[in-house]
Amino acid sequence: MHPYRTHTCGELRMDHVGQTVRVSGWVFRKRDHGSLLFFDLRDHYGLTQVVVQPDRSFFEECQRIRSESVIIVTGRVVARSEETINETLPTGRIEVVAETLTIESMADPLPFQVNIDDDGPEETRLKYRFLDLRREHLHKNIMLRSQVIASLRRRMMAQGFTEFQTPILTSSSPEGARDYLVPSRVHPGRFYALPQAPQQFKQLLMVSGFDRYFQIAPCFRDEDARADRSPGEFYQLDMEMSFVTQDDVFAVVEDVIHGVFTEFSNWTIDSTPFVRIPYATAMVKYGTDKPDLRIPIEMQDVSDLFRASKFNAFRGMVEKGGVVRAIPVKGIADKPRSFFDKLVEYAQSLGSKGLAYLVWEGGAIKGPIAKFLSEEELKALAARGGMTDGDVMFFVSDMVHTVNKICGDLRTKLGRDLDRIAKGVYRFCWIVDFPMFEFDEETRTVGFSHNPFSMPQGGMKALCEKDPLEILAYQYDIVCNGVELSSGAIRNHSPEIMYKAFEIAGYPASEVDKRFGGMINAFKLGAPPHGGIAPGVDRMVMLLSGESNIREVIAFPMNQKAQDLMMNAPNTVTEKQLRELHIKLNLPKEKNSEVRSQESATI
RNA sequence: GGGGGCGUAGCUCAAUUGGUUAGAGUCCCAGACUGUCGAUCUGGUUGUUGCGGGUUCGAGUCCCGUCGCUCCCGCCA
Repeated sequence: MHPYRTHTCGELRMDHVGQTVRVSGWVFRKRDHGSLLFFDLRDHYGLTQVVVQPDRSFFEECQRIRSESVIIVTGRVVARSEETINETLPTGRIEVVAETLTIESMADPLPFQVNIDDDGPEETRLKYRFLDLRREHLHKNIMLRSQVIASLRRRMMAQGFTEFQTPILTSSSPEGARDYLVPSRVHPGRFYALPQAPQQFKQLLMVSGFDRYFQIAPCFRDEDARADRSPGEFYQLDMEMSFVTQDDVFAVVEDVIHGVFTEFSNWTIDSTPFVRIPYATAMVKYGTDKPDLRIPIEMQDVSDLFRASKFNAFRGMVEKGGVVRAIPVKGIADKPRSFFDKLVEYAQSLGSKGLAYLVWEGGAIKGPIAKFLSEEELKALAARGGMTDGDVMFFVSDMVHTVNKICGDLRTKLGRDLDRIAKGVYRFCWIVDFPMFEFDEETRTVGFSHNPFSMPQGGMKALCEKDPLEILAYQYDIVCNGVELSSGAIRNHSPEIMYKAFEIAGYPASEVDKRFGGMINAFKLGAPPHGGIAPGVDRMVMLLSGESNIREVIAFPMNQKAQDLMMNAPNTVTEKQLRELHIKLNLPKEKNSEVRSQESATI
């Protein structure tokens, strides 16, 4: 007989009755009747009830076994009597009567209960991650993650993509996020950087003629965390294709994403092709470039209707170059005054000067600003928003950037507070036509708005002839339920166009050569038109599992401050290690002595 | 770097306008119990109320500072 098990804890059924089997696992629950004792034995596959009779030599020892100890049980599979069948367990019609029992690993009292999915303090859960991972909830998420990744691989390969590995130790790229640096021992004073994404490598693979690349790629960025953004590292389904248009990329991604979401969820999923929304439209209608389409509220620009109105605050803003945005909401005219007051307060907390609104009620139009507007203006507003009795239209006016931010937040809040977010659906969209350049208010200069490697729409002609701020790029995002899954682009594979684009952004050709010499050189030796995208794997699993925190879909996540509380990373290193790397520390002053003593205790 | 929220037993939480010795469930320990399946019953241990200071006759409660976690802004080509 196998030393540990002949069957798993999820395996035994009525067919096995009469067999002598061996099962191993963790003690999930113990029910001690004094002269009879039950264990629920758990492993990855399920739960099996073990019965220990009082005449067994190991009976008393069993009474002392704590939860989560690992035991090995050999015994007979017995059918349970009719009244003791547990229908809630797949193995609930049988039990194993222990003949021998070995405590393989006795567990100390636990920092939190594994058999209760109540989540304890996150700090403790992270420190004892292996315990948390035993719990059904996390265990299931991590299994889902693995299955999703396997499915992504299958689907990519089915579409003719080849999986590659690219370097982890590479060079620092001057654009983008902060890099994680790794000092070189062999080259004093020089550093590798961990890749923020395999961007240049995948483009070089296209230049190498591999045609279709993909990778479940680890990406490293030293930026602060969010609920949906793991600090330090995350994974992307990175892909790149040669000789493709934007639509070709969309078709591939739609097939993979729609397929995966259909495979792992029974929610309703938008049919392909996913709706495409130009960036400029998205900013007006939703106030953001990652709209949650589950919320049935679409905003409108109504600046023109206030340009000549008697409402001075708005008219003045429009004259100054600002905008007025309307948020029409159906059927909330009967909300109490406090609802509106609170919303006004919320808008102000977002930085809005106020929140005007009109209420269509009982055939009349009421609200704080109604008296400033002519009948024609009110009629025009009603027509724009399709307002009928019971509807309310909110107005925000400011410079366009501020209006977008405030309206985007308000729309989401209204959707949530009014419970208007459609349930059980995944709503996808593509945001397309991102601007190639943007004006940086701080530096008063024109810079790249997203990826400097994107192909400008209209190519060299557009760069030479158009106002840079008018030029669009073949740059796109895919968004699901308000979560940005990914950015991608058709790349700029022409050295001339790239030099020109960088010139507009204020970088001379020499600078481009210095920073991206490798890639530019490659493009000078025969580069195919190519493009790609890199949907975030962690975020996909998050959406599929319904988690609102990305740590719930990562086996060993770091906390918000980018620490691994279980492995105690980052940590100090020895003098010798530093010496070999030619590194001398120049640390900031410690805040207090308590921190110092804690740190020295961990070394 | 900035703002919000939280911090009471190992865990989940309670404690009246500031008022006696800070409670309950769970875990743990001991005892009882032959059909449980969140076993049950009896008893017991567990506290620098995150830390420091202040106001007060009296602080878990109010004030200030600080630390930790978390959410958001900045940041994330």
